[in-house]
Amino acid sequence: MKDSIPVVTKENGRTNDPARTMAEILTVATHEFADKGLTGARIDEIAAATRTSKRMIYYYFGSKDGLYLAVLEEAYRRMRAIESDLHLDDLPPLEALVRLVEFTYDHHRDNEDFIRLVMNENIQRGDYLRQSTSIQQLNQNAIQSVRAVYDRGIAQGVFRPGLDPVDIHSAISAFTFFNVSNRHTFGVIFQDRVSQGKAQTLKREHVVELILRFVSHQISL
Amino acid sequence: MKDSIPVVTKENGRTNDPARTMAEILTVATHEFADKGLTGARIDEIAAATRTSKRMIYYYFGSKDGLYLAVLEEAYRRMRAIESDLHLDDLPPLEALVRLVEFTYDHHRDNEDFIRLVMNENIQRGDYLRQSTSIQQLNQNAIQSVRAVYDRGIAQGVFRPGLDPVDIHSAISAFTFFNVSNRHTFGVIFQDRVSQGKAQTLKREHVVELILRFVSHQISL
DNA sequence: TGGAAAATGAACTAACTGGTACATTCTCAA
DNA sequence: TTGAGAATGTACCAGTTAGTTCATTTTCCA
Repeated sequence: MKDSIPVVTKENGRTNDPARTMAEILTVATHEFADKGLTGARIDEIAAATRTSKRMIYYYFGSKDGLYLAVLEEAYRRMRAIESDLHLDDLPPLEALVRLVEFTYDHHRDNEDFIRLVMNENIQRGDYLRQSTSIQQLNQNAIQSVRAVYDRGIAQGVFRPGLDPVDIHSAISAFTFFNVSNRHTFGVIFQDRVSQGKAQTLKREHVVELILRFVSHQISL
Repeated sequence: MKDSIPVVTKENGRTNDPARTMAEILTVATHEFADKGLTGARIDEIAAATRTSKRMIYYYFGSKDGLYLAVLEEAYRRMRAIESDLHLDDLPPLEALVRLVEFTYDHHRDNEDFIRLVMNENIQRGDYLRQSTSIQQLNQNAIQSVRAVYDRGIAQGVFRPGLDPVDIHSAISAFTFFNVSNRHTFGVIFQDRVSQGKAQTLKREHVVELILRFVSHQISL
């Protein structure tokens, strides 16, 4: 029962702390891969931004691809961990749905690294994601959350029946993801030159509105 | 007034046909960049897939970046050219909107190369798009089309007022783009292993429905 | 406490890759 | 028809980059 408190040595100050070394590599690599993509990222730069050396990256992760996969898994894991902590069951279906949309909107807006990793993974045609069975498990929960809310909404008569929870999830993802992923091209094209800062393609209320109108009953045309 | 019909020479069969050479390089480069991204694409591979040599790429486009920019401009130009040929003005506003959505959905689904180029450009933070003034002009038309339809719809009382045409355009783009861009990650996560082929995140009717409900008048909750 | 395994550092390498130097061939207008 | 400029081919290069080799230091428990 010993704590892994690193012992600083007299000479070069080196200390063996594998957990911290791995974690630091992962953190730095996450930013680097999100920033430049899999092919654009440079192992040497990742190593340089770490307190450790390139040697350690290969020691722990084997290859650039291995590191990338580890980064991807960790990013998904963190994302779903937060998401599953929303306690949507405590809210009436309508509010629960609003909360889910608002959370997703905010989360994606504030976690551009994650969005960019997923973008990059799509450029790689999902090849790495496919290798990770752990990620695929995680995401079933996301659908279950939506399904639970939707079913309650139908039972209470506030949602229209006949929709697939996957479609609702898709719709929510599409807006909130696109909003961040295509921020730059959209900004260049449609934003005036001045407020070039954070071009928001769609306001949060609009996204909420879109989703609510999609799951609601009749609309009068 | 001479046609630029290339003359085949006896010895090596070489012929000077700059237009064709440039066009061929652009075509091949478009696929390569769309496939692997800016950093992932290889000049040597592009050259190898051409009837000409790497030398010519640098002769006409100067650098890898220059070639990438040329590819990007051409892709946008083609895209908007088709789009501006829809004749939405000949249709009643509701049908016009439906047609626009359906066209966009189909076009994006069938032109994955374009989607991937835009994705990649977002990973580059729009740096290259920003260099191209020509592209920025093109896209104003897209908004004008939406605005014209929307305004007519309001005048005829079929759309609710108060929306920004850019938001409508955003909504249409978000769905139709995401539908293709995130096909792979979405497929891996939510598709059963069997029909792994073309994972469609959202059906076309659903996208149309989403947009119509967004621009319509009251919904009864 | 001693020694085996884990963890780390520094320098090195082979292959790749964007880009170029130099020479040659076509083309077309005067 | 000729010659100057445009177009093209071949071979090469220098910098980069993922990955490795070899040696050293820590750690920890039998």
